[in-house]
Amino acid sequence: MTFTTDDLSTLDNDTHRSQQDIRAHNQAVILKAAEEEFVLKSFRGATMQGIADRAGLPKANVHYYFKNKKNLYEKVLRAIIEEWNEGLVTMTVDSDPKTVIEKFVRTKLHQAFAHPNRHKLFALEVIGGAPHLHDFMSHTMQDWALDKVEVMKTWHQQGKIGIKDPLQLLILIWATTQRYAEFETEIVGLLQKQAYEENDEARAAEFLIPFILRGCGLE
Amino acid sequence: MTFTTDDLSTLDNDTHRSQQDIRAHNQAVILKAAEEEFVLKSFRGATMQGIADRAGLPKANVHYYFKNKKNLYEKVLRAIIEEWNEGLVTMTVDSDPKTVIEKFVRTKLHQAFAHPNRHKLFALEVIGGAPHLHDFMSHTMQDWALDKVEVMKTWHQQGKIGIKDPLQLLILIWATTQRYAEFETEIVGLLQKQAYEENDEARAAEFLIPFILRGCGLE
DNA sequence: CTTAAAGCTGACCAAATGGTCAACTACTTT
DNA sequence: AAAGTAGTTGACCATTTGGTCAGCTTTAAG
Repeated sequence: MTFTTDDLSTLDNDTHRSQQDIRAHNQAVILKAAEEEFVLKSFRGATMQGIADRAGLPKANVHYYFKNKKNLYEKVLRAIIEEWNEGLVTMTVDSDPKTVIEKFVRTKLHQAFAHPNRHKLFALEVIGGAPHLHDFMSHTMQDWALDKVEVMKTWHQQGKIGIKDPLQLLILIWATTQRYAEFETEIVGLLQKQAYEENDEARAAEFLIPFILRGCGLE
Repeated sequence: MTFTTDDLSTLDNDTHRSQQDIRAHNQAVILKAAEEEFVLKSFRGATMQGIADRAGLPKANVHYYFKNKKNLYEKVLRAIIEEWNEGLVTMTVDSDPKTVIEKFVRTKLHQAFAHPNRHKLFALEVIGGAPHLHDFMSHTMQDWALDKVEVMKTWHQQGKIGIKDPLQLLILIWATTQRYAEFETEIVGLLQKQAYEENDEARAAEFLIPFILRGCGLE
């Protein structure tokens, strides 16, 4: 992918634009529109017309950039996987558990608040049986997870952490951080707000990090 | 609702059945089929034909029992809300935090393993903005949650619990327990199994309960 | 046994929707 | 400036699908 969904505001009006810019810009606009539409309506419920409207383009123009709906959907998913890879924390038997776990939680939490739609889409996929993410789930993610589980088991043998079953801890950290993205609707309601505000990420971190460290028998 | 999705195996073959039995049985079979189809394909992706096939009935027969797709979907959602109400734990300022929290986690976890599809469907709804659950989310659930938050704040003032921000704790408990249902696909993969086995619920409980109690500064 | 009501279903229809295409405009290159 | 390439778009089509209905069979009531 040579384009990005960031910074859609550049070059969006009537000055002459190079074709490269047009391409990058339109693809980014369409991807963003598609992400929103897919989250709200799920794969089958999202319509190409709806995506086109959201992007402010005629439907045929969307098809000019993306062969078909499935292709567009997979391009959206790719951005999710790329973000996932950015959240990887180096963790070896020699690392300090407290430092690593804190950083891991903080990074994941930050991603959740920064890109809620991506997390929602990922969750939609997994709930529906992950038909489009099968390779990723059963290789990339699983290899990474099981490797980290081994590291944490060693930590436990070394008495550095009070967790016998680190896979469960990994599941817990993913669950608690991603939750703020996936269940945005519910949580915003419980916070009695219309949308997340500046400090909600910090408030979550302030609770989660000490809670998890305590749970691990650290600090 | 006078019918239930439990015990579909009664009366399912060729002996003469009363019309009442037929009604209850077919409605239950259809609801179960619909639940599966909606989880796998989401509202729009699920087809009445697909539900009919799964139920082993002609499509027109499904429409005989349920006016339309939306109506069927709402009936499925109702079962979810009913189950949610069963998970309510009594919690007052005089309760013992450790006992209450442990029971709450255990109940929620058990529901997650017992009815994963319902939790998945609930999650699908919330992720998509909860269009069909708006009343439930902004009244029933929110009232209950905010009431419990007040109780837990009192606990904190009384020095019975080390949690300043109990709303976050509630979110964490929901996230960690429901996760085993919603992300079944992922977790089963990480466990390197084809499906959950007998002891997986116990394994999760054995990790989660002490972890959460420790996080709360209890035990 | 007769009549009424409930349950069942193949065939059908209208609307929604993914995708195509030919004709057009705008940019780029030589 | 001419030719070529990329971008744009309204109109159109084939398929899918929710929903209807008339006529049928089975159960219940009198």
